[in-house]
Amino acid sequence: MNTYPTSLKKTKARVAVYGLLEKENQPLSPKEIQSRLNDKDIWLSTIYRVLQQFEKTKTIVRSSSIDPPQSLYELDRHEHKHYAVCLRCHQRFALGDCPLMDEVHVDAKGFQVLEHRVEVLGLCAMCAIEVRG
Amino acid sequence: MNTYPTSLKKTKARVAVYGLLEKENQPLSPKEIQSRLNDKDIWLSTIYRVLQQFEKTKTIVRSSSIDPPQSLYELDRHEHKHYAVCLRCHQRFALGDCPLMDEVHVDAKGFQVLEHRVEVLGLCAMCAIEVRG
DNA sequence: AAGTAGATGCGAATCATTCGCAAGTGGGAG
DNA sequence: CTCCCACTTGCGAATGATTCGCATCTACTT
Repeated sequence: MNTYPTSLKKTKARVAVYGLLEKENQPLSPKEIQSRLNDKDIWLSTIYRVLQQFEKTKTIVRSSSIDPPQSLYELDRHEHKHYAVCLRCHQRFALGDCPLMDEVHVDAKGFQVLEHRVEVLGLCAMCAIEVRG
Repeated sequence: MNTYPTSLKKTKARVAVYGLLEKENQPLSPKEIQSRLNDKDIWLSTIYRVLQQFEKTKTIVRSSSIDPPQSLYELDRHEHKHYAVCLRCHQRFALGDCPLMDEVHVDAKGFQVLEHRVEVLGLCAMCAIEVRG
């Protein structure tokens, strides 16, 4: 399972961010994280630094959203999750399985594949109706 | 094949950007585009606007890179391309085929899949050696 | 309990991207 | 070929995400 990284001191900000990501089971932006920790002494720049370190220790994983352009973070549950994003309302839905083939063929000899990111874009049921209307 | 969109006036900036993307066969950031058009009268904000319109008319496609965080654009050759990115030197290598399975299963009834983005991350041959050393 | 390497509060700096507006121009109407 | 005007662009300011700098603070070791 997932635990707090042993190499990092347990400070107020880190424990708070870790606890939140543990409770929430979805990717959050640094700003969302800040507003959900309603502790106004935890500065946004601190949250960015905490997230950087958690990312480095492989405690969390980062994904990106194009619109709005920002990074999103969630606990690394080693579940290899990907999301479908609604282009209209920006809600995110987990994919049942990783849709990638087992073999990925890169046009470059010796390229060592370490990870991958997949993002499916489309319209959620609700927005599909509204767009049509 | 791909042509200049008929709905847009042929202006200096648009023709220049289009010509560049036609010549270059790789995703470029707005800044890279500007520096390769060595015409200092074409402002960055104009390039952004031109790219937005080309995107809207489906002349180009946008992808995103997490590190550095920015959007990249290339002519839409209807080839459905994806890239492998070296985490160390940030070079990009095209994938031979789309590595996605035919069916993507989204955990949300009625989600209408329109497109997808895939990014493979790892180390290119060169950097894999350097990291080891 | 004290010392110190590493964290944080705080705000300024940086970088990508967008916006506002006045001046300029492509291309259809005549 | 010229006029006109909706659409573009030059230019720079504004915005929003992210990072940096530094003095102060604090978690952990001894």
